[in-house]
Amino acid sequence: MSKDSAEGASTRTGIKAVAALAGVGIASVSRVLSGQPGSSPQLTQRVLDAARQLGYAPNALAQGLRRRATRSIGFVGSDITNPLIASIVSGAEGVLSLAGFSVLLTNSGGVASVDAERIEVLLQRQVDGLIVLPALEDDPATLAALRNTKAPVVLIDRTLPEDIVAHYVLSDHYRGVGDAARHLLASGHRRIGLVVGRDVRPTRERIRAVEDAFDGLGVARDLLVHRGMLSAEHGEAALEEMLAGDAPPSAVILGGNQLLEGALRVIHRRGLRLGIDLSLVCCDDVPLSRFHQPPIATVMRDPDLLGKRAAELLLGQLETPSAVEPVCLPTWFEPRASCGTWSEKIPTKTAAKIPGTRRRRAAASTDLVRE
Amino acid sequence: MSKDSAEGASTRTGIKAVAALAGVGIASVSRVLSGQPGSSPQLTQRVLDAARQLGYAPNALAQGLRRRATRSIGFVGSDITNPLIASIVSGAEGVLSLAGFSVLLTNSGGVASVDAERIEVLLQRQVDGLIVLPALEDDPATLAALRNTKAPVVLIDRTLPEDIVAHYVLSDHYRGVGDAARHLLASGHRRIGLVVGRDVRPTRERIRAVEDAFDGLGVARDLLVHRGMLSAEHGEAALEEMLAGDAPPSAVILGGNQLLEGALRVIHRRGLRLGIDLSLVCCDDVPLSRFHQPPIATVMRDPDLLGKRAAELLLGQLETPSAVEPVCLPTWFEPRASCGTWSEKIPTKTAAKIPGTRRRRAAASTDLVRE
DNA sequence: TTGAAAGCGCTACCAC
DNA sequence: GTGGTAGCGCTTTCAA
Repeated sequence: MSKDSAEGASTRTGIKAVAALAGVGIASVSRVLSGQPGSSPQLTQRVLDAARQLGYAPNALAQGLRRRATRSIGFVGSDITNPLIASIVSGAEGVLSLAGFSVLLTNSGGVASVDAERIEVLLQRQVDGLIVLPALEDDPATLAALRNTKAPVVLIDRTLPEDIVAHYVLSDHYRGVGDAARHLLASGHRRIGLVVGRDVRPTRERIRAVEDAFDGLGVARDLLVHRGMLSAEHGEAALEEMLAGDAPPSAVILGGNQLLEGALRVIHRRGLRLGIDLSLVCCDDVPLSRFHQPPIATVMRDPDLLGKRAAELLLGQLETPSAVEPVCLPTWFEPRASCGTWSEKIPTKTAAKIPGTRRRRAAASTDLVRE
Repeated sequence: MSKDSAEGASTRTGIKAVAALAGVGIASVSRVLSGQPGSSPQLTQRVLDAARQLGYAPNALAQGLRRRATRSIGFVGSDITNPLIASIVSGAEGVLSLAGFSVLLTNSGGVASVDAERIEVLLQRQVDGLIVLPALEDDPATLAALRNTKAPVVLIDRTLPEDIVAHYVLSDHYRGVGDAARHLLASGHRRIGLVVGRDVRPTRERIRAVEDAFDGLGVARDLLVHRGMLSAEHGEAALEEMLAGDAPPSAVILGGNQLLEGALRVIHRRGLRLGIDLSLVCCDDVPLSRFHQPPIATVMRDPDLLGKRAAELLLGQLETPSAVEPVCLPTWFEPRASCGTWSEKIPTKTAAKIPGTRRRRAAASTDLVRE
């Protein structure tokens, strides 16, 4: 038993030190500092004074243990180094920290087994909820880990088997990529290359979108799909391979922003003129892509919003659990010179980055003219 | 008192459920699962079986409370959306998670008061250590928060007053920017613009580096320093202002990667030819900057390594606290066409991104020829 | 080698 | 209104 009958000021500033200094019971301190009603003004003041005097801050571990809630959430993503993911995390963190939640961040490096392991660690840490961007949609270990918890889970851009209880924030890839494909087809392209990642929702949606674009315009499907990692290396290899084939596509859609750097290496190496020798569309914005010569046409979305919505959804579930429809956020095609005879100038106004402006969808697919 | 004398299997799988199922004492379970020696093989096996059978995972909150260590660290940065910061976080997270630590991530948005508040939150959560990139080096609230803890603190690219016990991982901005400035001066530039952020170490080092470059080459100091936020908006405003002046600089160094986008807006808007009408050097890499026409000369560093070193330093302190010299990591100037008569081609090989290659310093400043 | 029991710092229940 | 006190799930003496 510690020397508790003493003045208490020397103790490692816990709640009982405050109680001792204020000359009140430990429970009263807790009540006052937790903002619970039912304490006299005097007592409240005494507690507050003592707490301030001691520089007391409650131990969140003990609170969490007792309350069975930590006000922390876990985020597991593949790679925060990808600006897309970074924006999602940033959006989520903003909402969560405003709500008094902390974020435990984890990178899986896109390895499914790591996803599973990290989810488990976060659950051990008693996070109140999880935002996950798993590498795969059907990894048994990941699914098991997810099934293993009562904490609400929000998935971003992934759909899981029905038996998993989870909530979804998705992107309408179908729309943006479809618009892009229609633009290309309407510009006269007849053979389109599509570089995609593993078999997850965005990949499936993008393929479907391009296929439907062919069908919708009555053009014979001629789609080269290249699957692999969404890395610069794979972008380089994929494009190289496509172009080296017998009948290379005249237009390529990159289903991931990391692919762009690799693709550009190929393009510069081969001395291809984008928009003339080859049309290129990238999915998801990359910082300087609009300053490239020519600017890179892009299927845009608002990743920050994705993170925000995921966080809001999660907070909502913590408040009142309920079945919720998946949230699906817009995606829009921004035609730029890399995809053909498009004369858009390089942006010169700050306005180009103002959120409100960004959200609008390009009217591209409607005001096209067949060549 | 809960119904504890029963079989226990129905209890919310805590350590006592495992003990009950294994038919052993609670302490033995703890010992076995914590990997402590001194348990008979049979007992060990029984505990392991029971734990597996129940899918038991220890509650990290309770462990932390008891052990007075959480195996978690807090990271407070300005904005994870900045690829530089994202890489630092990523590097740190990699090292930490390998060591069994979790990362609590926080964004301050570059607001000093938020820094302080977030540090406090993390300390309440009993993180074992802190990696901080504060907005300011002399914010009283931040300093107070930092002084307030016994947990080791590692600062990245900042130096604090001596009375704060902290460890440092710094970048040798002086070298890289100095090389850049010498390159510019040797190329004939006589008036150099420098856009920097607030008065923190990188800013001071960069200014000093350029000044010393002037002095070292015996050129009369003609340096235009523009201070502000390191944002695209400020990059745009700063460059615009510099160019609008009576005697605009012929070369500009951007002391922050976020400035580049803004600067490029000005440059494209004005139709300036980089490397001819204006020479430009950016500090810290931006994804596509080497694919820009012309490629953007850059003062490089390895931000991932910065994060790794910070994490390693922190882990070291947790193991054995000790006074440690600040770590200072290299920075190197990569001249590219944006800074003048330089004929470097756009990279065509994947090799351009291989770490080993990156680390070497450009020999730029030595093999220059006065014009 | 093993287990009982004392707390880690806090909240919430209950009696005053 | 206020203050004891039980106990969140765990680790760690200490005795057996």
